[in-house]
Formats: sequence, structure tokens, C-alpha cells
Amino acid sequence: MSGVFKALSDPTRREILALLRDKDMTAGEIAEHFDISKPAISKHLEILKEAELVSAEKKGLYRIYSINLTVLQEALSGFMNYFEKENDL
Amino acid sequence: MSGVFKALSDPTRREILALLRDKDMTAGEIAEHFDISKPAISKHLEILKEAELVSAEKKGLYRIYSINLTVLQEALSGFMNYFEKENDL
DNA sequence: TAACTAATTAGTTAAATAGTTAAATATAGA
DNA sequence: TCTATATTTAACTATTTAACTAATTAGTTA
Repeated sequence: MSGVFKALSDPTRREILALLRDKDMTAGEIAEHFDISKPAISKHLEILKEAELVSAEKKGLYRIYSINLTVLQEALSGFMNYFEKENDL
Repeated sequence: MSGVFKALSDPTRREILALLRDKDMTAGEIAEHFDISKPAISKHLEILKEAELVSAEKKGLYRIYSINLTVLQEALSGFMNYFEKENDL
């Protein structure tokens, strides 16, 4: 949970998730969308992976990244539910 | 939006929000729930205020903090909606 | 006004973060 | 096997963050 919010706190990482929403992409394809170095993107991807917001599949020379929509949605909706007015009052 | 996720990325700040979910509190009351200094709490409150997740009302010697549930819910549900499978596909 | 209290601001420090370049790893293909 | 390519890891740097203590601000009350 903490990992999810930490991961989402960076705009580059949120943008990576937005890219992956549309289609799975290799690390290189993702990096092309940004002005920062590939190693920097690689690190962002690792943080997203640790938060389980994305998964990576090795395919030959490439790593194909995909978003874990379920994890994202359940983490955020779980947190939000706690703040619904109806809860435990 | 960026401010909201930044604000939510710190566990102390999320816990402050959880406290304020139950009732409005003064800065001092909030601080009592934590093992860190009052100035540290004050700074966390400022960050939450900048993100508009809480508001403060001056009441005599005290500042009474309250959570802005609407801002929290709309920020998170707005973000989540973007990732709903049904969207723009 | 003086003394007291609640909270914030200022200044410092240590740790974490996000970026860089260079080197290492792993796979593909000639 | 050699070379090229995709990606990650390592080492380093600059910036930001979260904490602390001390000082300040603002309001209350004797």
C-alpha cells in the first residue's frame, strides 16, 4: 500500500502507467516517450514493479512491461473506501 | 493532482487524514498521536493544506484542521477512472 | 503589560530520490 | 565465436524530504 502511493507520487511513473494503459510496451519503447536516460526509466520501472503496479515478461532481447490494472484499482479503491462517509461512523 | 499524490505518499500524512476522517482536530491533538515533533507535524499539515486535502480554521489560540473528503475522493476517483478498462478503448 | 500557550517559521542535518555516465549482462544473429 | 542490441546494475551527484531544536508569531488571561 505504502509502495503504491510512493510509486504514484512521481509524475514520470504515473505517465508510464498511462502509456501502459493503452498497450504493453518494451522498456525501450517506454523510454522513447521521455527525455530522460534509459537507466532512469529502468529504475522507475523497477519501483513500479516492486509496487506490483506493472509486470515484466522477458521476450528474447526485450522486456515487455504491462500494467497490473487490478492492483492499481484495488489499492486505490481500498484506500478510498476507508474515507467514504458511510464507513464505521 | 501531483500535489495530492505527493501528499499521500507519506505514511504520517495518510495517518493524519485517517485521524481527521473521524473528527476535526487541532494541530496539537493531531501531534499527540505521533512520536515526532510538533513542527514536523505542522509541516505535514502544510503539505496536506497545499494539496487541499485538509483545511484549517483559526479558532482563538488553536487551528482546527478538517479533512476535505471531496477533494480526496475526486482526485483519486478521477485518476482511477482514467484506468478503467472501458475508457477510450 | 507580562506571562503563558499553541502553532508556525527558520535553520540545520541526515537520508532518500531522481537523474547522470560507464560498465555489466544477456540474447540474437552473422 | 564475434559483434551488435536491449536492458539493467553500479557509482556518482544534485536536489528534495523529513526530521530536529531554537526562535518567532499570535492569541489568552492574570
